[in-house]
Amino acid sequence: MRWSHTLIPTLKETPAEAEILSHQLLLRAGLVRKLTGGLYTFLPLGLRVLRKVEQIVREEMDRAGALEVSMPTLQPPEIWQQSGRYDALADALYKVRDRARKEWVLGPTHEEVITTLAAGEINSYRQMPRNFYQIGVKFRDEIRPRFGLMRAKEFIMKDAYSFDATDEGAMASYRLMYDAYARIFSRCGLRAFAVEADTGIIGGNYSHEFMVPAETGENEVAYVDSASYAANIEKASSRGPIVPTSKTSTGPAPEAFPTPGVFTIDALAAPPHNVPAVQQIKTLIYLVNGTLALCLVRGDDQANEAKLAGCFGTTIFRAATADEIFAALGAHPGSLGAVRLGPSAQKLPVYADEALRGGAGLVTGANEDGAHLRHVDIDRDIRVSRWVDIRTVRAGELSVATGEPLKIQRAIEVGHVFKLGEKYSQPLNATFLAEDGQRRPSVMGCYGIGVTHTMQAVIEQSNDKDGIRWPMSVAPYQVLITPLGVAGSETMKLAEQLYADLIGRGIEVLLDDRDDRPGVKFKDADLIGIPLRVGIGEKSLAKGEVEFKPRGGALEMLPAGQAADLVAKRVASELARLA
RNA sequence: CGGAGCGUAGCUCAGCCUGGCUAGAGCACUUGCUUUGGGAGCAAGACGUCGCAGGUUCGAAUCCUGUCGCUCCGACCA
Repeated sequence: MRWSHTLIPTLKETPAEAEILSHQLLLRAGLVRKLTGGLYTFLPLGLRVLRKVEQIVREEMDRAGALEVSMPTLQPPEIWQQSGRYDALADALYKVRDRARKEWVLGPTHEEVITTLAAGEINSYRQMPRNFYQIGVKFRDEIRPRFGLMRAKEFIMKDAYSFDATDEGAMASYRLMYDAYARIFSRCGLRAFAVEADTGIIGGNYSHEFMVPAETGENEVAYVDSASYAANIEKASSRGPIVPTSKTSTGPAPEAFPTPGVFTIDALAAPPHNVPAVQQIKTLIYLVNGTLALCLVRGDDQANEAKLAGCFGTTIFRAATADEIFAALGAHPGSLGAVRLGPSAQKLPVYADEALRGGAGLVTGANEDGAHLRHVDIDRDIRVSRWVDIRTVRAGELSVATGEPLKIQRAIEVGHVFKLGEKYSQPLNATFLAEDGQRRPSVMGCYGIGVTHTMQAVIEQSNDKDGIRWPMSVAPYQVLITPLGVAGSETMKLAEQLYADLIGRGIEVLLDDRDDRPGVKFKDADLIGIPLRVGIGEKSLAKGEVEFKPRGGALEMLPAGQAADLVAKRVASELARLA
């Protein structure tokens, strides 16, 4: 491709809207342009990268035996009601109406559609295992689109769904995808690793996320150095907080003391009260299925919403409002506690975090604004319905399995594999006749890769101060030729010849035939990050040489006559390295 | 949705507080000349409903009200 014939609108200045580096580079290198918040047009260069990522995904899915299909984007809401996710996902679903005022949803994912297909077409254990995948646009009504392609209203995803006759089969299908994912990200030049994950709204009981370490990532991952444990912070557990909970009783019964104006853990920890956060009980009230639930964590701990969902058995819950809380407990947030609950709160469930087990001599709200209770011994004073793990782990805590200290790192999620079991096959009647003559729901798995996500993650991980450094496997072009001369010059003639020569060898070449100054061409070359660049200038050409400059590497001189050969070989070896 | 901020040329921004004269700069764009190894120089030029709608005023980019949009922090996610 000739630069002068395509559209590569590079930007010298950083657009104000782009917060993180990969988003800035996406815009500056002329890969995408924003239509409006969360919606992007892929320009020629960006589309080429996208297609390459897609192709790698496709090859590895095919290699793993998955079958490519294409499902409708527009879906009937009925199947969502049938699976029970219409309400669970309600806020994230784009809904549209047709001329008859009938409602449709724009698919954020396709479990319901594929399961409906399987219900009709897969009727025997002999037809399994099967794994169907597609690569296409998904819609999600994000509360706040941001970070370019990372959190968009519309994004491209590869989604796959496996159907098995047995649980063992489903595990094998899962493993196959897990391994395929590792290959996909490695081929994209990404350093990605798998972590145990929460299953959230998708459901199921076993799940891994593929993470790309990055400070700008939206996820936090807890891991140990031996790599024997890694989990999303939403899922991670430990042997407990570093500072143990006090278990020494300080009094025969809880005693109220005045704390006017104190409504936070920090305020109670400060003078004049000086109650350390580790000695406090934090009382959180959630509204779950129309009733309130009390959740207790230690004062210095953070409740973990994903774990709470597991505890409640539903993802549909929210923090109760101050009014709802006052009506039930007679006090406002900041003065709440689970000791001596009033009549209207007696029957509410109390979930207490394991870190509080056996705690004594603690302090909590008195359910009276401006007062707290001290000498609280949990076993004696609080009716705990259930002990649960609902706290967020912190760095330095010890791994449950190996006792190593946990480290925490931010990361970008690029893929997610789930073992679903019968969550969808059951309600959507995707049953089959087993070998033993029994009719059973098939055992499913689902597997997603954020393709646009992956593209941006590559940029986030592969760049320097001058711009992007594409891995050869996903680079928009493999080679950039930079002649430093105007049209009609010797350098331009040689550039044209090399261009034709490389194309003849099947290399993807971009020729910077613009009538621009060298500085402009060099800056743009670094910015768009084509892995290999051939520079043709008059000085070197006089010696019969051309410049060979890998992006981010050292400059070499090549005999002009052998340039095409050597460059083609280098492309091949780089590709082989990422195969 | 809660909190904060911003809407002035394609982009980055100044001007607003303290209302006033033809609304500015840099980059990008057009034309010409010069220049040609790391984002050139000179000259000429084009580009603005100052987000939108009301209001105050002799007079509004500037003050007030409303509204829309965007960005950031929080909750959500591939």
